[in-house]
Amino acid sequence: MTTARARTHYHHGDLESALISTARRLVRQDGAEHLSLRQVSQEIGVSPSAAYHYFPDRTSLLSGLGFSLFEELADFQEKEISKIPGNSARAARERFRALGRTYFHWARKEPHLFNLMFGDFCSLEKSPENQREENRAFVNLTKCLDELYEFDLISEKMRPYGELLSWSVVHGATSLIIGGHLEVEDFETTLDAVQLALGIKS
Amino acid sequence: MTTARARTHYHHGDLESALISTARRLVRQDGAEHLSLRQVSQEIGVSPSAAYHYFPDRTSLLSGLGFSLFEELADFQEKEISKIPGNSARAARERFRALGRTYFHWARKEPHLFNLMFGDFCSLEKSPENQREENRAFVNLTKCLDELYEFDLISEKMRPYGELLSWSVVHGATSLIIGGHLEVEDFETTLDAVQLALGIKS
DNA sequence: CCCCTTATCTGAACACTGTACAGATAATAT
DNA sequence: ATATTATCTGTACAGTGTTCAGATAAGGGG
Repeated sequence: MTTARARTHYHHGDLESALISTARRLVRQDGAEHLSLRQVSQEIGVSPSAAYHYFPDRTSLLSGLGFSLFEELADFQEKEISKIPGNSARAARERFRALGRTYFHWARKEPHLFNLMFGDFCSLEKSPENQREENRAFVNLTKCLDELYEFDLISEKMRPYGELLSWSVVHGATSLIIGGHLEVEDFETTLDAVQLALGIKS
Repeated sequence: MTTARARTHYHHGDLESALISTARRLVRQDGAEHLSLRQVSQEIGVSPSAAYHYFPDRTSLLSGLGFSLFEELADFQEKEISKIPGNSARAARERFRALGRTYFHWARKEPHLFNLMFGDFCSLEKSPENQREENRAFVNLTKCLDELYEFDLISEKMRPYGELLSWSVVHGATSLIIGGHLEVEDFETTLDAVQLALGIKS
């Protein structure tokens, strides 16, 4: 039994998740590039080299955190979408909009975490296990688009472009707004644009 | 006369631009987060603290470089667009596509530089002077869309969404592809999507 | 021509970083 | 109770951003 044992000087008990969670807190505040392994270790109350038993280097901790954020975002999106029940065309359209809205809201709320997810740390070096996490958001998007197609809200001609267009617009607009390169009064305008772009009736 | 004088030990002669150009070279190779002020200084053959007469800190050098890249990108786009002359509807459409294509090609060719431009360094801290550089690409986009509108290739209903949609799609798709989160056979598909999204006839 | 002001760069220093490695410590298995 | 193994410490090294007092050169005015 090692569950209740913790911070008895030696043997923290649950260092790996402690590393990730305090890294999350620090990145959330100061951004990924200001994350210091030594500070993480110190805040946990552990030696600077202790982290190297769980992560080969600093960037591994960051990408480990980054991949966990993809799950977090997907959880958030699924939670919000589940608030819009029903099998109507209207509900399908609202779920689709909610998907984009939650993407933006999450990024708006946690810009540093959002930047970590899409910034050099979580790209090529995806372990095949983690590759799934990232796809969860994409799968939800596909499901949403399929639903729209069933309700005949999106044309056969536009359906193949659905994922590419909506993800690119939402991600692009979000990145540009978060980065301060684009100013928009309301993100609903962007959602209107996506809806019009795909020819989704409303 | 200080033009020809250089690397006579003291007084480099043109340190500021030397700093930016070697910073450009190093960022191009290794990415912005691996840029070391000391390495830049050493490669130029100057003391580590010499840079501090031109940039208050490391991030200032990076954002200085970053803003110069917006001009570089705009130059590249304008050069490519000027290769498509003519006042026809077809030419207008091709210019519009070329705008997106060059955006992607530039990012594909220089991913590290592209990431610098849109990553935390060139956002809020824009000096009012530099604010113009960034707008040049946007102005070109607006001109292109106006041209499409004159040729009646884009509807009155979609025109207001032109800039937001096309920039977001192109930037979003580019970022996701560069970052390894989205795979596409050919960027022309994305350009097709933009064209369809805005209802541009062809 | 020389001096003197001013911009430019050096050198040393400080606090900090990531990382490696030998050894200490505690949990676990025998 | 002992041996084995996973986990963590301590120390060390090279490299970083940044500061600041002083050295060096350039340019202007007598």
